[in-house]
Amino acid sequence: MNKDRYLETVRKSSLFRTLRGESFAVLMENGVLRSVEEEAFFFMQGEPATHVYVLCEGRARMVQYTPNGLQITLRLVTPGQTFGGVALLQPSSGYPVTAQAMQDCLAIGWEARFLQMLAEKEPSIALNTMQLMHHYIVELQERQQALSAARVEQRIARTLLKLAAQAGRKTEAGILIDFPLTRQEIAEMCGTTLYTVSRTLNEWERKGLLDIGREKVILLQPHGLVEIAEGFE
Amino acid sequence: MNKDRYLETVRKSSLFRTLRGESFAVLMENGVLRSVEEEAFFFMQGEPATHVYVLCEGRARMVQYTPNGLQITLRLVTPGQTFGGVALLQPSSGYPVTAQAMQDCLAIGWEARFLQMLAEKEPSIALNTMQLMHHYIVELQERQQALSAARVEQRIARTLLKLAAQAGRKTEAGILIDFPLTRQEIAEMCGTTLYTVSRTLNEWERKGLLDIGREKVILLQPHGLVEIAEGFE
DNA sequence: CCCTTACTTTGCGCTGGCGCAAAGAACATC
DNA sequence: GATGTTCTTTGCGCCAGCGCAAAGTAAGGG
Repeated sequence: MNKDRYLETVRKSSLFRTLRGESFAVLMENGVLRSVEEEAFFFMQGEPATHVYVLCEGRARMVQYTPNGLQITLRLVTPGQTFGGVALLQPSSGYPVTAQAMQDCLAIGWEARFLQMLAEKEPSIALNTMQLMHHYIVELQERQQALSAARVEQRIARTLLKLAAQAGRKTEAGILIDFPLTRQEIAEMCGTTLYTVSRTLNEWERKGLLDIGREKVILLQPHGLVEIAEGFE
Repeated sequence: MNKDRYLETVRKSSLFRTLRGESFAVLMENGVLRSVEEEAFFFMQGEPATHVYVLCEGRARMVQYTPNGLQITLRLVTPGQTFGGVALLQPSSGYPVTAQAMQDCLAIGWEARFLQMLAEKEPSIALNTMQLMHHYIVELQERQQALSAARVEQRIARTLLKLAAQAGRKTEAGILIDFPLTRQEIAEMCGTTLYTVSRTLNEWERKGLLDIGREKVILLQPHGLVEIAEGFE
């Protein structure tokens, strides 16, 4: 398995897209390919934050475990996206979340110390990091708003729309969320239970908004979902 | 009203605490004192993000308005804290939240362009910004976890504890949350309603955990609240 | 092709929390 | 101290969503 297969993935990643020539070569040189199989972890909440990763293959999720043992999925990571970015900032403090592979995953990782060195020569890395953080903050704020103000129905609709935007593939029928996804997993993303998700999705299928199956969701009428998500219902 | 009264506040602020000598003088020179009275706004969600502020006097809150007209208080700002920091990052994009004075406020503001210039000479500003964002992200993640996993009771307890940590003053009786705070405002911080807050606080007063009054909360047994917050109940 | 395993659906009862309405309490103003 | 305003409390009815339990369905392995 050769990490150079993923040159393009790294070059386009939001963290490193500004690197050129020499710097980029040094970057690739120092990256370490890491493969993590389904259900396994890149790192766990609380572990010392040593590495930053760019995902190359598969699908990972950033998850938090609550005191009562519930899981909250904070975000999904798709190929080309960065995770573990905190390592750059506060290597001392542990990772604030757990990174778990939802499918077999391949990622390239760099040591925080190396990236800090590189960032001194290439200030754009710091800038990119800030932009990433900024995006993430806005996203978290949106979700916080959703969680405290919106009903479950709306939250599920938003989650599906976000998933479709992030990992949707157009088919003749509609937008397929392009990876296996259980009701349980959807529930963990929007703070509800698998029962409620199941009931809601079935209701929407009856209305013709969706086509659902085992670990499969196809959006037939995205616009209808948007209306639900916004609360115009 | 002279902004130099607040030299120390700015010098200790998390955004500028690393500035010394000349740079600090230039900073103070370029800051503009702005006073905003209770209930009024420093800026509104969506407005172009032009200024970054350090709060000097009073108490402000960062709030989001939902489509249905509900308000979500994302965080409180106390003297010495920075707000509007997004302006540094994406001046083009609007403020993602509204900054409203909860009491009469005084703050010093700087133009984003000026700070960007300054940051080129003083890279520590960029670093400090990242640290601030990092803190904020961790806080948002905690709150997201709370909102999606914890019951209202737990969320209220956490909110009180956070408030006490941020603005608590020890008195002979217990920890007083040192500014007027309505049930409504508490509700907006933890995603519930003023009715539920009222009922819950009264119950806790009966149990001897709190001493409450009009716009007043004193924690008598913080440890008891911690237990509730953690769900050991 | 059968058997196991993992995922999904659905009925059912229950309750936490919402939110109206109305009364009560603290404060401000004159 | 009278009046209006703002904040708080509480009774009451209601329902969204939870979560158990049990049956149904698809996938995978040998």
